[in-house]
Amino acid sequence: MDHVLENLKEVVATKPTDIIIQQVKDLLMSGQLKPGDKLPPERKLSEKFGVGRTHVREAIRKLEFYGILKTRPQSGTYVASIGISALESLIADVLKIDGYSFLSLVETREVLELSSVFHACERHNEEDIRLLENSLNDYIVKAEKHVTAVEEDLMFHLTIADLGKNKVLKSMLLIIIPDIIASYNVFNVCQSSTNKALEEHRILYDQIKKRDAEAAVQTMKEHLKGVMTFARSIIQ
Amino acid sequence: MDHVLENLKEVVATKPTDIIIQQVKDLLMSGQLKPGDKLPPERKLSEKFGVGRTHVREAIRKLEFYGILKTRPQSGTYVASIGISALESLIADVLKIDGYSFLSLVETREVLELSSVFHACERHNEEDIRLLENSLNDYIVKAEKHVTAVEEDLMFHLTIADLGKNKVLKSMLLIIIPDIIASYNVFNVCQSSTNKALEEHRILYDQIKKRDAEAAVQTMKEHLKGVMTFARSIIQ
DNA sequence: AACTTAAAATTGGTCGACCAAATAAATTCT
DNA sequence: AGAATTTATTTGGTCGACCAATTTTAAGTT
Repeated sequence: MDHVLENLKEVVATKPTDIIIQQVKDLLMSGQLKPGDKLPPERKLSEKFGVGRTHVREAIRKLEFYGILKTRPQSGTYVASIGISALESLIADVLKIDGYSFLSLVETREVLELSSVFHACERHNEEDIRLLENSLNDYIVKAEKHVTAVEEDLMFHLTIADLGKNKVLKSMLLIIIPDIIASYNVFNVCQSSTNKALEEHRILYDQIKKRDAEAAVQTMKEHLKGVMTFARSIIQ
Repeated sequence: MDHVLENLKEVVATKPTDIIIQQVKDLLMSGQLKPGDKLPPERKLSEKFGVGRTHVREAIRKLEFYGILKTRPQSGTYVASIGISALESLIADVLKIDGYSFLSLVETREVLELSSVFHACERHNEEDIRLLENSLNDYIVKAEKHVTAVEEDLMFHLTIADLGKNKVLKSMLLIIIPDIIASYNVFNVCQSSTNKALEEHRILYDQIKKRDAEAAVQTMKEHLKGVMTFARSIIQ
């Protein structure tokens, strides 16, 4: 196995919360903790790990978000009933999550947006179209002033996600969009071709309205092409 | 019993953290808070909202996860430099996030897995293939015992995501997989066709090894087809 | 002995107080 | 006066103590 890598990660885990998560993982690996088990009380854990309850609670929250633990008030915290090896791997990955590459972000965004616009074509209603139109107009007004309209751009795309009626897809977009914006600023990915983008938004609106899913997906692909090729060109 | 008390309890019932998030949103809407601004200190917020600092901190953490806020130790918490309207919409969505439908989860999983396996074909190396082979063998051993091998199944898919070298895609899968497993249990989606699934895993392994991306994507689509049609059949 | 009820202990939830780092203000020195 | 240094204050980080719901144990009743 990759013991070397494991030790390396252990050194990296310098934040108290991550240390606790590592310890919980150790409890699982040593067999002291099994899927479905009740976790020791927060007090015991904080005592055993020599740290305040705050950090224990934060670690539990983080693992709860990834579905690894489940807390029942005034009762206890329980390990998910998934296989032990899967659990260990899941926790290992939670610890590694940090510093996404720009390419990873943009690739994921493309996948989510393509699916999003596809479902939008199939599932929107009349009210939705009005919302999308408003969103488009907001963007047009701002863009025609030659002001960078990143937020209106973003809003238009999120509105499309709304039309897709898939909350998970939208949540995922919500999670990565701030990171993408941050990367945009770092790499200075300016809206060089605002006119083109504006036109593409208009086309997207029409195609979604006509429920032409295939065409809309293609337009979206083209719309994101610039950023994609730029992301691929960066050495990371 | 006492109806008045019950009603009072119900009105107050919403989670304190979400109330804080709502209040922060109000601060933005009223213009008291603008993008890039420094948030009032946690103490002031807890005092103003009539609640302990714990809840304020938890709310900030949640908004931080979605990239809406950014905390600098011993300095302050700052609002992201995104457009005000986008920010408001983002927060509104964070509050809405709850109770994903099974269809949404499976749809998203399909999209992520298809992209994942595609990149796996393009980016894997010899070491990766060995890991995938181990993962496949673990699954085969368990599956041939006619035991439900959900965790090994899951691990195989996560290994494919590893080969894809896209941390964001993998993180997204990590986030939704526990929810999917939970839904599997609720709807009793058993591995009825284990033999078929086993064979598909073998085929996937071969196609990834051969770097036949197109075929692998198709196999993965077929592999997830059963769950997809089942998900679509559920009225929610 | 079996069931019901009441008291005690356990446990996650919440809060206010203290800590150390970062910042702002005051002081000192040139 | 201006810059450097020191002091004071602000601020997020951390911790231990208390709260209320839950669970466990004990006591009481039939």
